[in-house]
Amino acid sequence: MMELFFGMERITDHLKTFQDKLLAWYQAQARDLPWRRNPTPYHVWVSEVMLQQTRVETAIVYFQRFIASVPNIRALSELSDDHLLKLWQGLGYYRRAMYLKKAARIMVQKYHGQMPADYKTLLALPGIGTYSAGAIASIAFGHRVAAVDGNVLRVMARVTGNKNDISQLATRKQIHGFVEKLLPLESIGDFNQALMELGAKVCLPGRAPKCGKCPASQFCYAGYHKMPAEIPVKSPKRKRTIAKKTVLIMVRGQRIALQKRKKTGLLANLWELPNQAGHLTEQQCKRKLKQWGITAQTISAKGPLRHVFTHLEWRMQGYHILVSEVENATPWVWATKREIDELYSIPSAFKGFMQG
DNA sequence: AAGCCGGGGAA
DNA sequence: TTCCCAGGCTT
Repeated sequence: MMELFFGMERITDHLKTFQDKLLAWYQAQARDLPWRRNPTPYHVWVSEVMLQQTRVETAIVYFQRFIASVPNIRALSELSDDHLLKLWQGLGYYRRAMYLKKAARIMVQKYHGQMPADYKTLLALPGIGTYSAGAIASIAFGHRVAAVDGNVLRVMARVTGNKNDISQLATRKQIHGFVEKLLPLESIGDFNQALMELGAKVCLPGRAPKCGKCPASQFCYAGYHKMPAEIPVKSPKRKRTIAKKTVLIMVRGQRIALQKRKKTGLLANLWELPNQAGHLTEQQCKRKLKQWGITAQTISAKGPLRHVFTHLEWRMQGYHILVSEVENATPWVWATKREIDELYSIPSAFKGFMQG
């Protein structure tokens, strides 16, 4: 009985109030973010790609540095992969950077170096899915389309009392369809951002939501029933596998050995310290060096260190090796600190071995 | 539909 | 530890 007074019917019956409450709250509460200062299509695009599965606080510094050194689409289309990945170093999901450049080249070739404005054309570009296409079309161009991210899924599931599994595509489509019906005729970008901002600042995951501060509390099913922790429903995650590795920090004078990773798969195209599968003992390590024709002045164990990915964990035994002599050409580049700072993008997994 | 693809902050 | 983040692509 009471349920009829919350959730979808409540919102559609008082849609104008819902929109106004949300927009007013956003006007008052919106964070001052660098991509909101001058929201050109290029700025919005770069920010949205950086923000995929990435927290706002993390993306801010990357965004500022990226825009400063790659100011427009044409510059991006001409950037070398190594410089591009260097700008992305530490941000993760490095394919995003490659898609960004690939899309920039398409824009130069097909769209006179301009961002396309409509949802469907955006959606066809690499690295732009349903969320990002909606975000760019609405925020940068004012088009009347939804932008449903993880925040919006949580907010809308709670407000409407949707207890279906939000990791299911069908549930996402259901919520996406409902948000489309809620879009105002103007300020679409602000409305979409208001829903996301609400999820990020008020309607927090788990038991943490601040329902007392929520501009939509008068509509909210989960808030009314005091069950925000029960919604949304999400199926459990898969477990991680563990891989042992031996990492070699080979130092020759002022230089350190690096190698480039494969072009596909995990950490594609990034640079790394030479490493081997399994944990080698110091003796096995020395034998390996001998095979390679390398004479070590000193060798000392470092670590072990752990690095956790989403569904993989590396357990790394490190060996710091002062190289005194090399018999033949090595398969690695010997990079100076300066070169590493400027050109070689090294994943965070190796950070603990790179100091000193 | 399920798996792959990073890294970090917070509970 | 687990969860989740302004997700997208491949199989």
